Amino acid sequence: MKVSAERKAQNREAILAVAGRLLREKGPSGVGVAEVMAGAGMTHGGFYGHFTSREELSAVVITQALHQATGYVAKVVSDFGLEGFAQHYLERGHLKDVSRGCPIAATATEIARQPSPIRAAFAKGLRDYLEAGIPKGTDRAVALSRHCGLIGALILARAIADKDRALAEELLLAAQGH
Amino acid sequence: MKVSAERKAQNREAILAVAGRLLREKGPSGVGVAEVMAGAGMTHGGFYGHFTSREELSAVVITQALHQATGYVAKVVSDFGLEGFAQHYLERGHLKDVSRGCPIAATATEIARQPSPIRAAFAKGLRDYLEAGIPKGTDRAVALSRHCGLIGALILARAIADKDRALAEELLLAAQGH
DNA sequence: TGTACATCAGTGAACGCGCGTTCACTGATGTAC
DNA sequence: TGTACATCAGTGAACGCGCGTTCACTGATGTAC
Repeated sequence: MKVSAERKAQNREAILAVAGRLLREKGPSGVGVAEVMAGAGMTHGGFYGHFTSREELSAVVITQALHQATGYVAKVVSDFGLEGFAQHYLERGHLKDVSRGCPIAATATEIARQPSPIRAAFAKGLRDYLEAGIPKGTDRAVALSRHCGLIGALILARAIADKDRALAEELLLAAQGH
Repeated sequence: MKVSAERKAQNREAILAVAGRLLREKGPSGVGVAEVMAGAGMTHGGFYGHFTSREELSAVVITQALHQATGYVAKVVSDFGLEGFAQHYLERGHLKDVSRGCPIAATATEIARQPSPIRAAFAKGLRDYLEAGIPKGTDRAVALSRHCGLIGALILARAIADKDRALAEELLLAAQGH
């Protein structure tokens, strides 16, 4: 059952959308062919008409996710400055909404264990993200350190959110303020 | 081939030592029964004489790893203060020596996806670590935020270390200084 | 515009592989006498 | 101290399961005439 070229392009977008969600929820190794295809409304065999391998999909979806994040940080930093971004980034909603949240905080410790193309995609995406997150006129090292603190706080708060909520909130507040 | 009680205890320690290394190198889901047992010089079947499941081992080894880290942070912070600790923590050697380094920076984004006992072990261990990392007389929120920044910087630097070394070093330096 | 046919996107069974776990077995330990 | 035997730590084959990938097939698409 061949589908139209337009429909094929929609299917590819659906695959990437599901993969983007799974990447954030389950990490790079949680982006499974069968689950992605089922989520996009197809069966697993058709996957290889869109991508040559699971690894290729992972690299593409990481690039896409970090590109989205870069657009987000650029806009918020330009509108509200770095401290305004810190408030947005560490909002309580971001703690919970992993599936649409920051892909860096969702995947960072797993990246070093992924195959080389995935590490390359992440490194390029992270550089773009950080460059976009340095406001004009702000000291570069200060801004970079600030982003490390924000990402670190979100990662740690998420890790303990359902076991030590008090500490999780304390970390978010502390990193918002300093 | 039964072994002596003393030897059995040594075997358990060997299992935990190998598991601690694998936890840091490959993350919680990289601590595999067969690989742990092979590393400890045994075959996989004997594993269940020491632990009831892979999950139990993971929880035990996370508790142990975070306990070691807590001892480390307590000592360095008490000897050299929080800024002295920052220099130690973000030394270039720590970037490379994942297998004996900070278990928080090695595993944090994966913890939220682990079974409940593992999340509980991590939450307890992280709280102990952070409490031990607040020097007397230092503002609690400032110290917590500082640890988020250190851990975040190490995580990000490791993720990109072999693809964008310059940015990795820049992140370590930035987080050391601010 | 209509028809015949080549193309090819997606289906679903099948494959090899690694994983956690189970279990009958082995043979050294360590206890009872 | 020495002997007989119950205990049990570790062995290795086997299991079910989920995974990424392959492939013969289906049938709608879209092109050639």
